[in-house]
Amino acid sequence: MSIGFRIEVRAGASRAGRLTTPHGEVSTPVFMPVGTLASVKGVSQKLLEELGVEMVLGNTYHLYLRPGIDEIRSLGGLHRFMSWPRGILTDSGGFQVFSLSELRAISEEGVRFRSHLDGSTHLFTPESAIEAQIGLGADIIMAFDQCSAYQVEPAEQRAAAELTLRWAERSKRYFEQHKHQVPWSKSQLRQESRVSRFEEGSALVPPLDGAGPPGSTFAGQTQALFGIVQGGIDPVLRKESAERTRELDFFGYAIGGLSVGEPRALTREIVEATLEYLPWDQPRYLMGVGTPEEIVEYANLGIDMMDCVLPTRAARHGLLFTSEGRVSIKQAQYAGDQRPLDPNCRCQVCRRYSRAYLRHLYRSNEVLAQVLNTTHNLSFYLDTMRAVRHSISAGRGTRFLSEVWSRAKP
RNA sequence: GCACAGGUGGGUGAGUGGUUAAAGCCGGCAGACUGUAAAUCUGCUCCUCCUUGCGAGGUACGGAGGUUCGAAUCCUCCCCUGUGCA
Repeated sequence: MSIGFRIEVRAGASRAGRLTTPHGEVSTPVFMPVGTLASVKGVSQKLLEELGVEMVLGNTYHLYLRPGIDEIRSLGGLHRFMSWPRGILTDSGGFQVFSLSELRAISEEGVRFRSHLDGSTHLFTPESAIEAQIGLGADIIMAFDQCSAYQVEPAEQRAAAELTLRWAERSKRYFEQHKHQVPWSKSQLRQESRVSRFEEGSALVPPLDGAGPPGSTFAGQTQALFGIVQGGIDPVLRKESAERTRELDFFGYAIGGLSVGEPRALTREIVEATLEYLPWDQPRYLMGVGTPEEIVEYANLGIDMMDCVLPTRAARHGLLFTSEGRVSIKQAQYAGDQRPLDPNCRCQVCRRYSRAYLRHLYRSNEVLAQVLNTTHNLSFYLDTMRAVRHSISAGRGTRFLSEVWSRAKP
């Protein structure tokens, strides 16, 4: 017994639950911001805590290249390295098989990447990807998979799904043999938990005697491994992939290989077709999704976990999500606009700054633009998910983003 | 006053007789972004008209003239800027 998941309320297909990890509890459905390089771009860990972020992503491939797994492990693991006391989930590098497709070669053994940093080559195998993730010490780690593009031929899609299944088995086997090698210990966990109770930069303040944070009663010290279902846009292949992944007995199951260029209606179809064959009482993680509308929709379909770079990347590019739709803050129409970005949003950015100012910061290429824009977008996503959870807990589903925000209006 | 070096589209700056309405960069206006090679990428950016097209006209490289079939590019004069010398 290591890490736990408990469904507390069900409403239709949706469910609200609790994921217990060695680094705190996570209320599901959860949206996890992406912090590829041990940083959610543009925002501090302190702010993430204030926003109520309970789990962030890290990326094995990128952290392996820089600063290196050994360095992070020797510094006590990723949590301690990045001073993040709450949950972390690491992706295995499987997505880079897709996103860095021009810099890699796939074989049965694994994937050989050519580093975008210095051109050196690196072989990633299911074993090495798990070894690296144990070294990083995330609470949830992912099997090494082959994420393939939407356009690939059905035969190739099947081959990718089959390969992913064989790699899943190897991932699982390696994990079971080595999972005790996590870089954090019980005593370290207690120490980290205490630090999280204080303001950033106040490490000299003595810890409260024996006090742990709420939810620090972790059930064990090991990580949890998720399997990833592939299969492209073929429902039959998805079903088979889901069933065979399930046979390998993972702690949770992810739906991968979506949001890679396919039409959105198709994404939803495949998600539904896949969910049907995943165990209902275990965590289900839809990888790489999505827009505010989509995260509401998928939570409603029974997805427990989602992550996406969209809120953070779009923020840095001047695209902001609001209860009234999208705002491209760089547009000329916001010059002189004194209104808050989103009148229904209570985040610190919307409470304090005007659209005119946010536009000015963006156009002036001020770093503060990235900070504020990211703060708002993450806040909006987190608020949206919170509202969805409340809605589910109240025994009703919430199907549309507009419903979420019409209830939230002051 | 003399001697050099210059004056190019919103800015900067290429171009030194012929696909040059004039490169590139910046600025401006839009668009894209979904397990992050992304503070990135793409398109448009003189005026008018239309069947929005490697479309048709019109303007345009300090000013005025000139040479030439053809000038941002060559010549003359003028105006202006920078540097040096008086």
